[in-house]
Amino acid sequence: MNNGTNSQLLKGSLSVVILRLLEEREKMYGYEITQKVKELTAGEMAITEGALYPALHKLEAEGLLTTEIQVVDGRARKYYSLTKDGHREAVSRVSELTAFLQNLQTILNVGFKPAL
Amino acid sequence: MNNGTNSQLLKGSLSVVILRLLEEREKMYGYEITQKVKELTAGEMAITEGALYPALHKLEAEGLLTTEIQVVDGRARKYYSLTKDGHREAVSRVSELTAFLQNLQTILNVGFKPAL
DNA sequence: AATTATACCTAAGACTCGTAGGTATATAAA
DNA sequence: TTTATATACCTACGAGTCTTAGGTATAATT
Repeated sequence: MNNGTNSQLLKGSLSVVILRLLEEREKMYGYEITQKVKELTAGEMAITEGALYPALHKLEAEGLLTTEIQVVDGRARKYYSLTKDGHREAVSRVSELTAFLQNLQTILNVGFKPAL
Repeated sequence: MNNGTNSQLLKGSLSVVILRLLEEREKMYGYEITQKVKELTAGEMAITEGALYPALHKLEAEGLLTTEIQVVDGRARKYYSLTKDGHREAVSRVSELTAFLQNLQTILNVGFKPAL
């Protein structure tokens, strides 16, 4: 995951992003995921393929994703879908990450007094 | 940084947390930082010392922090403060991280329709 | 006397990620 | 026609960050 200038930020969130997107879309292929992230963040965030594909392979090896290859317009696409375990993990990891982000926000807002 | 069950989450935020806390407190020592994070997150988040001290040393080596040793109650404390560069970096990195978190939230909220 | 809290530190390994490559097809531009 | 861009997959290497698991030492508590 790449956020413009600072590229070494927030390791560990990529797999959660993948699982979260697949909760909404039934099945997606790698390239589609990269485009979806760009679209959602107005080009501010980009997933590199060197990170994405190993992450997808790992999730598949862990039994959270299954694959299915389709040829569209002469090009092979490898579609990924959540397994049952993948669904469970998606819910679990998203709520974990959300809790973490809230704690992080709390720390970043130290000393900030909101208007009443 | 440790978030209970999931310990391998969001690498890269520790240095920003350190810089942010030091923006508010003038000077802090390592142990104090670990306690402050626990306090702010109601015990949900804990910084491990094996991550904290190397991170502090690196920030010092980068010229963002300076140190000052004081003995209190027979125990030596190593106080860290922001340098001028440290202040600049704190502002810069906090806004970077905030932008990143917003993008991450957007992705996690895919498909979520807020009530109008 | 033993444990807990305070306070610092490091080494080894795990893990994630970016960079930089590689392969191949389809479409668009030059 | 040739070149570039978009699509679509992949891996190896190295950089960086973290956890685990130790170590040292003093003060306070049990």
